[in-house]
Amino acid sequence: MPELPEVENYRKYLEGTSLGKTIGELWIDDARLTKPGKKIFSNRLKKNRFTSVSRIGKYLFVNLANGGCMVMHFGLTGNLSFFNNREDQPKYTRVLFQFTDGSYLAYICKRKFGWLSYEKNLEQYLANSRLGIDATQLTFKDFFEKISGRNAPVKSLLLDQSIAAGVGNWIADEILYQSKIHPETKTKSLERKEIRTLFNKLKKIIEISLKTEANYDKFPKHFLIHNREPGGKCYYTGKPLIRIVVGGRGSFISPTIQIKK
DNA sequence: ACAGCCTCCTGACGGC
DNA sequence: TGCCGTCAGGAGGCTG
Repeated sequence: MPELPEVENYRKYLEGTSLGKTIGELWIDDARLTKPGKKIFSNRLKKNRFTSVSRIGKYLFVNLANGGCMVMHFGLTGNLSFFNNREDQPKYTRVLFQFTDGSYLAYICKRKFGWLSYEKNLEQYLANSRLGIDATQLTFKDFFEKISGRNAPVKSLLLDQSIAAGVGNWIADEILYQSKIHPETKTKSLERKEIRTLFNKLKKIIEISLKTEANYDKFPKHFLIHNREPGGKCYYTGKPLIRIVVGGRGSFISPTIQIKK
């Protein structure tokens, strides 16, 4: 699923393919995926141009020539595809932009958990949203202040986009595995040293993910992601990983290394 | 403010 | 083979 490094790939992809082109026409498959509504979204985007694209966490912000902004979120199954022939349109295309030079950009989303929104004022949008600091910009001080003393399971806070924007389910599992901390640990029971470890692992994992452009095969061998599936075994112990549910999220752990306090 | 639960959606998968 | 029930999961909204 698209988390910070995957969404960064989409950012570069959109930047490399679609900037500067004028949108001639667009098709919206399901009105619920566009905010504030199909009609307004469509009217604001038509004849407009993408001028630049930035990212915070799992959100893309596509700046438009009229001063507005298109916010993109990819949910669980979102993706982008740029092509020149209509017959190359991928399955599950939910929004299709046709540029005046005849090329296309498709927003694909099989399970419709993603969405696109038109915002007149990005600053105002961000001020009203719960979106926090991108995980790459997060400092230990911010992280420590936001999580220390909290009663929630540590995994739930790692997934909280107002704390470290961009961390999703696989990255959270990876951080906890490499930190040797059980996802259900009450955050307030963690020592400062453990919070430091979580922070360092978070930074390192994101750094490697960005450097390899989320190509998991290039991740170091000890990473959980290589074995993060039913029947997978722990790189360190050779014993089976187990799947538990924490805060409603499927979580893979190595039970002899990640022990609940 | 915080924690926890529910909802949205649909392909994949297992059981019969 | 085919039908049906169950599951996954990010984020936003609601509740206590």
